[in-house]
Amino acid sequence: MKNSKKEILLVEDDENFGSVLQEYLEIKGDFNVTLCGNGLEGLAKVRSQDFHLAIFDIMMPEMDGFTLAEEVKKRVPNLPLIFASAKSDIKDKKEAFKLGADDYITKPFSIEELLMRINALLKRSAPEGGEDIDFSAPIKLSESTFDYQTREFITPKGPHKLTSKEAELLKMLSLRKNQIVSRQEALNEIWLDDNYFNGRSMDVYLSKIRKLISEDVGIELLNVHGKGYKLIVSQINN
Amino acid sequence: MKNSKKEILLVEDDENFGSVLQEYLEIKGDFNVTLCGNGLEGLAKVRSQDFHLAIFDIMMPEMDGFTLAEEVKKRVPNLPLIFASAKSDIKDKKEAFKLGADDYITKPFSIEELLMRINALLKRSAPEGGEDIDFSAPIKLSESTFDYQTREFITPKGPHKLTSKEAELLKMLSLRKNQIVSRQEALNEIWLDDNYFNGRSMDVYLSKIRKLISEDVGIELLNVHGKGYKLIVSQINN
DNA sequence: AACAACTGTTAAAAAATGTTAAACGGACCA
DNA sequence: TGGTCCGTTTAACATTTTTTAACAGTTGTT
Repeated sequence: MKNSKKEILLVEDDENFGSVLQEYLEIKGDFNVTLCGNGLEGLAKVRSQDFHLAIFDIMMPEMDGFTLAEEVKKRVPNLPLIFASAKSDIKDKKEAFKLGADDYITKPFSIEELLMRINALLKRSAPEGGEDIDFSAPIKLSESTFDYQTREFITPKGPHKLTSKEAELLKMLSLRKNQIVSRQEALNEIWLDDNYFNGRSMDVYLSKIRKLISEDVGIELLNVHGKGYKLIVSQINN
Repeated sequence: MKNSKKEILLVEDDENFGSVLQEYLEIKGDFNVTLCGNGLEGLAKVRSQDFHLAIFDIMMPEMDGFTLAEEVKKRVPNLPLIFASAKSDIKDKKEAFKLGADDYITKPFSIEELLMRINALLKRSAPEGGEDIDFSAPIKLSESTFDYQTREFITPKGPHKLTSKEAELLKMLSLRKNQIVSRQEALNEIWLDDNYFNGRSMDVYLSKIRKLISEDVGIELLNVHGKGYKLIVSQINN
């Protein structure tokens, strides 16, 4: 799901530090962070779930960060990887990069800096082979058709050209139809900043989208107070 | 192209340090390193040559690393970029990453570490998404044919001769069909300067191109407000 | 009920883009 | 030298896209 939050695996044995990090990254970075207290746990997680990025501490009980990285790389060879460690030794850094690390940050570090490094790295990490819903082809929503590529939305009453913002927003809502999309997420993804004014701007677009989809009784945009929006698309027999 | 050395641009005002770095990277890293003593020189180099990665010092006479990065990004938006600076301030790091940096390394640093970071970064920023198109032969866009060499564009309705600006612009858009080409990039590449008037001139050409491609329903030139243009080419089965 | 925070809608303002025609300036040729 | 052709830029005006503002309505809380 390209439009849902990025999944980050954080393996850190200091519980306090770990959860502070987790919270910061979830709130400020808008990621989904899975926190594990040791390497074995981390490895198990990697086997059962897909992540967009991993952050490993080096010194840990059970299984150290290096061994963990080695095992993880066997499964997901180019998972973006950052080591965060108290060890500032060049030897450790060497080992880390040899294992395929993309970055190495030495404790104590500023959480803000870590966040910047995460974002820089995610920017570089191309979308791997397996993509999500294919927006290169038009998709069907109830009686209507939405072509993100050409930014065309065709209802039973006729075709409409969308502006880029309209198309982005509708794409995000369609990707997660019948699920909640939070205002924050949409703002961060489309407006790149979720301040008050962008929020109001988004409201205007939501209103426009409502007007559009009112041409198709099978689609409805619901607000979930304080949570976000849901695009309700009624099923029709294909 | 594939077997030639990677080109690195190093801009560093400390001459001694710069040349040590250069030598190390050329020998140990097997790169071709171009060393510049100040930002202006560096900027000139970027205009005249293609690089695979750039390393900028921040504090420099003439033009500091931040300003340099800003200018460089206008021309080559995703050139891999590392800042190497004596300033360890979080504010500087913030600024750096905001300007699109991929890494930030604080002096004094181990040259070995820099090399590892360079390699990690190059590993991530391999080939760009767009497939290579060979413009020495005519290329097919939907139902039409574009011959960059002879500057001929043949639609189902007939052939058209293009002027050089038209051809350059269409080439750039075709090269990255279905992707965004920013106004700045196009202006810097074709007009060599992205001022307001050149921008308006480009608008005139975009209009001409739209008129051209309107003869082929499978091609469309979309504007992405504030971002750039996308040439949408619908796939047809060959 | 009263209040605050949140949401919905519409219009106006601001910014960016689209289009057309005229002006400019170099190349070419008589 | 003067004229014409042609690619390009400049100018003028039209339209679209996005943001801001203003006001109305809703939801949840106390």
